[in-house]
Amino acid sequence: MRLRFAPSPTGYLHVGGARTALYNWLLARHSGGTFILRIEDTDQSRYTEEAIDAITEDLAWLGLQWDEGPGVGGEHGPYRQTERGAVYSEAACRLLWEGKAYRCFCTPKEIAARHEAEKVDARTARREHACRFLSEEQVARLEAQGVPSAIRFKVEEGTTIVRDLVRGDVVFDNGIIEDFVLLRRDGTATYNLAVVLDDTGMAITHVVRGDDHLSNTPKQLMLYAALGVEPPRFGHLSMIVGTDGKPLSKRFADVSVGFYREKGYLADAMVNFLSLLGWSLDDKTTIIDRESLITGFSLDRVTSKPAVWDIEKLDWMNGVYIRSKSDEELAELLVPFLRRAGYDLDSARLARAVPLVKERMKVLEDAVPLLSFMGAADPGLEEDARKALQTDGARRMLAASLEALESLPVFEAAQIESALREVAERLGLKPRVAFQPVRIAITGNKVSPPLFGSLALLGKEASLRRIERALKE
RNA sequence: GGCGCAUUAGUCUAGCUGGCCUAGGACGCCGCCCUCUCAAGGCGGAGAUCGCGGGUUCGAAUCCCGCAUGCGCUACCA
Repeated sequence: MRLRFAPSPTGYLHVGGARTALYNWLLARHSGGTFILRIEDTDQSRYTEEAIDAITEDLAWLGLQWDEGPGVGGEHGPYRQTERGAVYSEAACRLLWEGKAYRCFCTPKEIAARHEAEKVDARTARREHACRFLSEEQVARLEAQGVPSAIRFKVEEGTTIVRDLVRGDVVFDNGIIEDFVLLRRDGTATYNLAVVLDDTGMAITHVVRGDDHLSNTPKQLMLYAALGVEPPRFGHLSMIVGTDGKPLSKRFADVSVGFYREKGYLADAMVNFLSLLGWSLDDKTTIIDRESLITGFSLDRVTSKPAVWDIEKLDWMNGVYIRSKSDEELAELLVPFLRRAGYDLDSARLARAVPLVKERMKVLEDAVPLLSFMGAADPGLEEDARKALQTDGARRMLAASLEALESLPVFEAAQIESALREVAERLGLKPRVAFQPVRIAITGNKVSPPLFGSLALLGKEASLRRIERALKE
């Protein structure tokens, strides 16, 4: 199988695009085939170099390596539409000569007016453009006058059946399809011409893409037929929508892969989550590693229902993946986040911090507030936290703790724990009431990572200082 | 307007070659256990007349028709 992902460079990789890319990649890997990346930038006004970089970066981050395409080359290039112009105009001219297409001299304004009129009575509207019936002499004269023209495809009567791999057969009546433009008056190709030629040129065997292309597929099928080329197989994926059933928009969730990467979602979690957006391995598996995804993925189990972007489930899943990382791996992943937050961490300290926060994170970013207590500055106290330090029990506990900790020769979690438990018992305080003041003194917060480990991480000096300070409150 | 696609609990989904479904799994929620807080983990629980209305059948979430709703396409956008 040869499959492709063909994004238009709109500035970022949309999660829907990411899912499409993933499914193509999965199919390629599953079949031992080839995954191709092609940039659809026929509309030159929209394309920028940065936009392409953003997309390729995100794809690479997800681990969806392409076998052919920008950056890696391949025998079927070029892999950018703007570099394939000659292919398009050549094919369009051929269709013109063969009488399968015609020149249209209408101005866009005229066309727009006509479309407007059609809306009034769509049933009687004619799908062929008047220019289709121009005589050769008329065409020659207009051309001689230098009237610019676009090239339109002649849609013939009949029906076109799309044998869709995920939806089954979908029948279209050609009568509802307008003679569509192949080559714009400026000589550039439209999408429908370009995809067909690109997929042909790149020997694509399976086109797996978004639902929004389903209605265009009959046009492409007609083009394949006119060109005398065997069409690829098609599979159309449903859209990704928000929990309100509407297309994903910024109102409900952020739609770019980059956004999730920056918040600290893991690539593996994203891939797993994306895979389940419209596909399932079986009736109960939700955590699926890459290997199993590759072996288990098939278009048979892809649903045609719209897939909903469920951020709560993604959060949960990301937590699962974070917990499955080794401390060392997680430490490495955390470095950029902690560094960005301004924490200075040597690797030894980081190694001790990781187990403290590992099972308390949904995204890597969560580690930042969790570890804020180990910053150099002693934390400020909220009003109710300060109040909790004022009780008699709290003051006795803090004072006794200070003494006990001061005399500890080894300031590690285990030693700290037994020392503090001993103190609590001696004072007749239940653990939960005894340790809370210490926690507040150390972290400034009523909620924190495990206390004893946190103390050890903070270090003896700072710990003692903070307890002393708390006693003065 | 036309054409196309879709419609299972708060949410995501399995099932859709009809009976094994008095609808399975997951997220979330609630409760209990564990426990230095928060998490994580373990155990248990509530929650769906399978969009609505007809039909076919001994039997339908599953097949057919109609309706409703949502979305997509209907561009010299991709």
